[in-house]
Amino acid sequence: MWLTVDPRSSTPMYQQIIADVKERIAKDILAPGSRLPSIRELAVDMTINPNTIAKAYQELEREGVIEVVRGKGTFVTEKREGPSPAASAADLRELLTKVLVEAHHKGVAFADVSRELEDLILHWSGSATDE
Amino acid sequence: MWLTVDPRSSTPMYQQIIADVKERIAKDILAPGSRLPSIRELAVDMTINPNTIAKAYQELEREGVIEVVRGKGTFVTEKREGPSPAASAADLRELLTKVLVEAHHKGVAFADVSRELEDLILHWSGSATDE
DNA sequence: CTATGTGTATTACTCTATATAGTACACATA
DNA sequence: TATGTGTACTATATAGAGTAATACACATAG
Repeated sequence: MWLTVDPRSSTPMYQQIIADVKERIAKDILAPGSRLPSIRELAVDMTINPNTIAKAYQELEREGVIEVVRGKGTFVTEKREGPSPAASAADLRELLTKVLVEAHHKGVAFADVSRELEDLILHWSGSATDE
Repeated sequence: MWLTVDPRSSTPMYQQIIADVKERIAKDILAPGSRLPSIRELAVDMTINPNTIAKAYQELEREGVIEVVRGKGTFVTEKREGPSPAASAADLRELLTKVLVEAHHKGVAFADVSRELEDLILHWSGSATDE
């Protein structure tokens, strides 16, 4: 199965699809320019409604992650331009703050979070040097 | 105003309250043992329904973040026991993965994420050595 | 005991988001 | 022309969020 999703999760299925595709692209499992399964294909494969896939694809296109060619299919965007660097920094900071808050309430030392991040980066997409 | 929330956000208000309280505790702005505003107090202050506050407080108690004493009020839990360290590690890894995926699609280098995290830890709760 | 202030519980209602279902359209290409 | 793309639209069902109003159980200051 190309993609799986948990229908009983609290996070909507279309958002799970979005997150999954973005993660594969970030890990270079989905290379830029490569083609994604068609909406109907995926719908049959995942046994969910085509509209749900369409919603995910539309959001991904809106974010510039994929590109759509009418009548042909959807493809991973070749070249990306980063949004405003300032906005990126703010968003990143917000995400990392959430991580530290969660770590605190789980009793995980901040140093361990730092170590974990380093480790993740090191083994990203099977020891590939991303970014 | 003790707490503010965005009613038009896609994340529910009661979840915003939860996140805010947890962040303040993690940053030691809310010390263990200190009292939180009463449900009705906060409801008037924030001009939202008491049920919404109650829902947030109940979830925070379920997580062991705060403690409730009937007829007296709600207080920040004094001593915490970390959950299973294994589960914590897995959750942390998942959160950090999300961060890296977001960073990738924003065109932020992983090294910068690492630096940003170090910086956040360093200035956590106004240069206090947490954890 | 009484009054007041805690959190809790319950019921009813509205609104929005999610997901499904079915149909129709526009474009590309073999 | 037939088939496979994504898109658009309407209708329906379900779940979650939020409000509203009321009642209950407990603690404590008068």
